[in-house]
Amino acid sequence: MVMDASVSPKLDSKASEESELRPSESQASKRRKVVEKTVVTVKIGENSGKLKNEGPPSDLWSWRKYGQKPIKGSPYPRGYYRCSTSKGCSAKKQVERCRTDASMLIITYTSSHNHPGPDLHTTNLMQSPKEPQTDHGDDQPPTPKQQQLPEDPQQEEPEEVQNEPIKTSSDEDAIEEHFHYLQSPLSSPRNIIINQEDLFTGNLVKTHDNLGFLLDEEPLSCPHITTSSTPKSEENDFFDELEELPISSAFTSLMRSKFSDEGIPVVPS
DNA sequence: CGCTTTTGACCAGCGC
DNA sequence: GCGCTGGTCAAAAGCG
Repeated sequence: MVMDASVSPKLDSKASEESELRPSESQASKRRKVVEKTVVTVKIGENSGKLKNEGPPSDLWSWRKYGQKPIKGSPYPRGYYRCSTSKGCSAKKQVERCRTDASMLIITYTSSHNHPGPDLHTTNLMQSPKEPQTDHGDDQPPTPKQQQLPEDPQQEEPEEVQNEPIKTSSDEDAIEEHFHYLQSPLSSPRNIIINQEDLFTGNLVKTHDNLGFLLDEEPLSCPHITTSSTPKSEENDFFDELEELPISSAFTSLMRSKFSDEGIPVVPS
């Protein structure tokens, strides 16, 4: 009895939503994995673990869990979160625990927020002219910042191939763990590892002063996790889109410094 | 009372 | 063509 009823509306709803959400690429119906994805690896400590399963401070926004599924090849399930700060916000987040290091959280951000941070000042929230206009479920252009993806026809293809290794259940644990990216450039209780090499290439310009500390733009998924030992060449020479790079110059400086110093993972197999 | 979290089912894409 | 995996939604339960 509920079958038909629930199925009908669901399909409709979902179909329309997807189509409208990203008419630019979603309807491509070829592969929705090419959508902008920000992969952030967070090293959680004991204190962090007890506090929360994940690190909300990573994003000042509120996230609502809308699903959880066990990932094949990973002993830990993956949680799917959605931005609850704004109903029209299509920002999503996937939290997954590293298969090799349970203390490592792999947070994958999808889409971007189209509303100011909730903690801006708690004074002028509705003041923003672009806050309430939240689309009615049509396009995502509410974001003034152009996130138009030029033509990146060669960057994601080769990557996603290796993204999912063919060895589904053969050597999941066989992979080496070369995750020593950084320790703690800051005095943060937890270590946030950002998988990006071009971060400091030339985009440390504070174009916006929004919120979003450790936001990192990665063209593709996280090859480091599956193929950590891979020398991962500079496959990300393009910036699919700048989300919010509010990071102060200091922070960026620090980051680049860290990278420069630590030299990123880059395991010269 | 409202919101968040939890679990199950369904669908879409991809591989074989 | 079938099977598998990943992703999302929906309904119910729990908590503040």
